[in-house]
Amino acid sequence: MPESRNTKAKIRKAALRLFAERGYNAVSMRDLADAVGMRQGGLYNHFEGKQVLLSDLMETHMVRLLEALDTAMAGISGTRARLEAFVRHHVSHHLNYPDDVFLAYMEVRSLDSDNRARITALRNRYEHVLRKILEDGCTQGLFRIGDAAVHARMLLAMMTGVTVWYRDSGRLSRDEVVELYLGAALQSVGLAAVQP
Amino acid sequence: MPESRNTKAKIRKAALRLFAERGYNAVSMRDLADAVGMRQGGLYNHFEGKQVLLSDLMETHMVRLLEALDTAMAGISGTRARLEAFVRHHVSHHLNYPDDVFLAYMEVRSLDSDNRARITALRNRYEHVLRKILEDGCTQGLFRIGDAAVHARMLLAMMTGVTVWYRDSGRLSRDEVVELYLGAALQSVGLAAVQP
DNA sequence: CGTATGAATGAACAGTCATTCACATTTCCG
DNA sequence: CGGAAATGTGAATGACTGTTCATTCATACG
Repeated sequence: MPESRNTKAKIRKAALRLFAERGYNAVSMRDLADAVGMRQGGLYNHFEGKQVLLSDLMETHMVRLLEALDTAMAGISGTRARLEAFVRHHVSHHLNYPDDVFLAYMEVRSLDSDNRARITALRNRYEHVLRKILEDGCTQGLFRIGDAAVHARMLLAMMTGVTVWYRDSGRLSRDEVVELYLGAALQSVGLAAVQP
Repeated sequence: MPESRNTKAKIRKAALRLFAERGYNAVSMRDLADAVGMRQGGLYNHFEGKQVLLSDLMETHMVRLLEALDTAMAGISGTRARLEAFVRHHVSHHLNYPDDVFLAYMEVRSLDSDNRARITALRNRYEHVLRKILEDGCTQGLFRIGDAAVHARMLLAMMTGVTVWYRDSGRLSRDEVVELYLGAALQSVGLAAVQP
């Protein structure tokens, strides 16, 4: 099975790129096969079908995102520090995996209901971590926000949007962008950007 | 031409709903005709084709969005007041036209290049208004933000995201949601939510 | 050497796609 | 009322869809 895993990885990579760029429904198996450099029929030696390929890509992304979150939050205590860790993790991860993030966001509706339920459950687990931080900050009187659940969605939308415009060829480095988002996030909850 | 405009409006309405719900590529002309209560052939008496229908819907939305912005900003002076007006306008408009907004955001890539250029130009005009407000606030020393251009994109992503989760059947009214977003936006630029 | 295995092909399958068109039907207006 | 214009129908178009499959090929193993 030497070349097998290699081909499988190439298919996944090309599919991620094409799905993110044109949309799941706008990419045919022929397009995908062309991008990999093979004929359509061969794809089915590696994946059961198009739908499985999509949900596979999404699940891989969500699992990796959650694992990266665990790593980033490990050992961090204190509500403010946890918020900072979350923001830094979220923005930098999204800068490192723009296609994965974009796909997971745009193509949820292209999943059949079983796969959608699984992916959505993972997403909810992720969002819950941020909501918990915001709720803690509220009960501690540390944050000044109107509604923790709504504010969590606001911050997630704000941060996830970085994939829409950021390009490595632009004037800002990834680290600079992370710090910009961190400053905005902290101020949005009523904290000064710089430690007092 | 009495029934004509009626049918045309019904087609637009149904297309907006379906495209927003399932995605442009996942909706066939048969689906659309079924939703309107006619057969696919008849659609072509009202629209030249599917692509024209899509760009038509998007352009209508963008023009209406820009007009509503003009109205909302008319006569408003003062950087803080202009920011407040922009945020209130943006969030409430997005709550009132969720399908239009969602479609315009998700299906830009389904436009052919000519149409995409036209729609993108309109969007840039819109975003420029917010960026100008933020730049003014920076030069006046009123706002405390790292980068006006980036902050404009952060706020737009944050506010536009309201369409993803808000439902009229939820616990919050539209006005309450608008005020929550206003508070977060003001704090994000370093202003207190309540007038000092 | 023979044979089992994984991988790729290219043709074929049954559907669906957007679009067109000759033809009915309905509606409007003089 | 009469004719013309607008509107809808249903079938047909050729291209494209995801998927299947018999076949071929190259390599690995006993």
